[in-house]
Amino acid sequence: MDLELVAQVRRFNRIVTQRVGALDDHYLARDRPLGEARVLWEIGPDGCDVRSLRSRLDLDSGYLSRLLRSLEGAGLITVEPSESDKRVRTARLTSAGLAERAVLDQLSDALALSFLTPLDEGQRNRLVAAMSEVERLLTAAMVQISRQDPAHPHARHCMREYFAELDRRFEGGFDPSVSISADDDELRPPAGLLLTATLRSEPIGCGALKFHDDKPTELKRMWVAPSARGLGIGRRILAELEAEALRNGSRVVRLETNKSLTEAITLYRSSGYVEVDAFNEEPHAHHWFEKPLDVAPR
Amino acid sequence: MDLELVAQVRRFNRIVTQRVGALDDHYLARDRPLGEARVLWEIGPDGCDVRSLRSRLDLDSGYLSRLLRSLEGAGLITVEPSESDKRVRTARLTSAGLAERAVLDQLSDALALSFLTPLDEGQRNRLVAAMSEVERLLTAAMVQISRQDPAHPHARHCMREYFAELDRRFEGGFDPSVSISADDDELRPPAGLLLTATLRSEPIGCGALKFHDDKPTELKRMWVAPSARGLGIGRRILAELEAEALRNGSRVVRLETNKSLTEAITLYRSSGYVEVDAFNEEPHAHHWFEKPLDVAPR
DNA sequence: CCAAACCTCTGACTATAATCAGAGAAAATG
DNA sequence: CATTTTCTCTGATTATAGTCAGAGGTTTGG
Repeated sequence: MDLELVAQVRRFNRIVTQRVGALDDHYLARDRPLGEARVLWEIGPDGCDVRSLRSRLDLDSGYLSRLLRSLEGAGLITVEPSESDKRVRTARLTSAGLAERAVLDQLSDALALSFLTPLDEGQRNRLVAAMSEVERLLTAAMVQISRQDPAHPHARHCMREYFAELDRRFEGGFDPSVSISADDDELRPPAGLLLTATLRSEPIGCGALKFHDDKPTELKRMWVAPSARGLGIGRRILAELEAEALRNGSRVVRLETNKSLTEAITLYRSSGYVEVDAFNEEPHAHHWFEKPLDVAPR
Repeated sequence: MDLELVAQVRRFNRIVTQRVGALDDHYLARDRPLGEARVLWEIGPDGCDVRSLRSRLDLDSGYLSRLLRSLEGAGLITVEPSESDKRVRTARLTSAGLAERAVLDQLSDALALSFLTPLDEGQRNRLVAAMSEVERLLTAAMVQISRQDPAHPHARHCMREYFAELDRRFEGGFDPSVSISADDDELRPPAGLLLTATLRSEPIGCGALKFHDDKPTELKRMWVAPSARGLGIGRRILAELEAEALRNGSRVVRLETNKSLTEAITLYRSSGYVEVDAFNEEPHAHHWFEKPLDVAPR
């Protein structure tokens, strides 16, 4: 990789940890232990289960418990057993806690303003545009794509969302029972495989392959969560699936799709897929695509 | 200010403290106290005075002293009295320390690469361009402009650099003795005033006014360090000087300049200054400019 | 040459962050 | 229904971060 790119990223990291990181902690702390302030903030106005606090802030359970006791002692939060699962406890802000959080909110605004006020209007707009770009691309870079068992909750979640979206978008809805199957076992090695994309441990996309020995490999279940679109994740999933297919000895990948899925069709076309005659009787499909894998992979 | 701008800056702050800040610390630490790692890094390959370590890392003298003892005990640095001033001590990396710092260097590269590798080439280039923009504009926002006594080391430094630059750029060089005076007392209230711009406590620019009762105020000594150009600092100094002049009751500001100072001339023109006939006999000047202050200040 | 300012260090101390083992209650599993 | 797993908590303990006062040597400025 170009050394100059790495050097620029490092300059950025440096100034940003100095300027944003250090100040952010300082503003958030305001004569309270930083850990407590973070917890107070993370609980949020609607309350939050202790276990999700633990995973989001990545804290030791004993440590978090003590922080919660301290905040409780200060009258800023209450902690009560959850209704659905009595092992889980839920932390909620008291009115004093809400007031305290509002102060933190204002301090965060003040920090943001301290970046903007010294600049003139043109500079401000350029800064904000560049920040937005950095935010988007850093987010994209945080997305991890990995193999997943079809029965895993992440996989189930993606399938559910995928079917729901198809049902919303297809004329006349989507009926899985008349569609070509892709059961769990068909998406598990050796019959096939499933990839999921996750962002901060949340599932945000998937894609699967069904192998057919020497016949073309089928591509199924390509989906990216609406909140994560425009980050190039679909393209990454597609590329990884093709790489997996190649590794499995496939020479050709093919797929069918519905005319309403325009972004997907654009993606396939721009990734080297060419439209071919219908190769199956999928009732929801309008287009069939195929890509030979041995030509220069991109 | 536009709330949407503030919100975007906050989103940026959030992701960047999470992603860059936390990981940066983690990479830097590698089973050593973070404070020690920072000191080790900051000492650099050429060594560093203890006092400048203290100011750059903003550490308590006792605390830093202990960190240095610890690094010394680990055989990573040596600390010896400085030659010029025996109160000051200078820390230097041993060969083991240099090796350790090289490891930190590689880890920083690895962190930067972890942002880049998941992206495709177009995304990479956009990320790096946006990072560069953010870096520049955050730097610009860190610049502080304030009144300064002409005898202060910062002011002296700027003047020295300013004269040196004029001498380099003017045809036939610059001779202060034949130039119109601007001695310390002329740039101190009530006769005038001096502003300096600083970035991380380092002087990087200046500008001054000489008041003449009801006659136009003179603008002198506008200079920005080459390393800090293109950040809009000259324009900010100019605007602050005009505000000061207005506060002092001035209605008009005027200045003379040399034809070789093209960026300055562009700045004056775009800030509402109009060229007028020579109003003094400054031998180095080719252009004379004037701006009425009571018309809408920008 | 003397007083003031400066630089670094040590000692003594406090607060915060973090880890680990295990207890007790509740839910999931088979 | 017995077993395992999950979730939160307490107790015990350690590491790290940070502060403050003052000692002892060095330089600066009048």
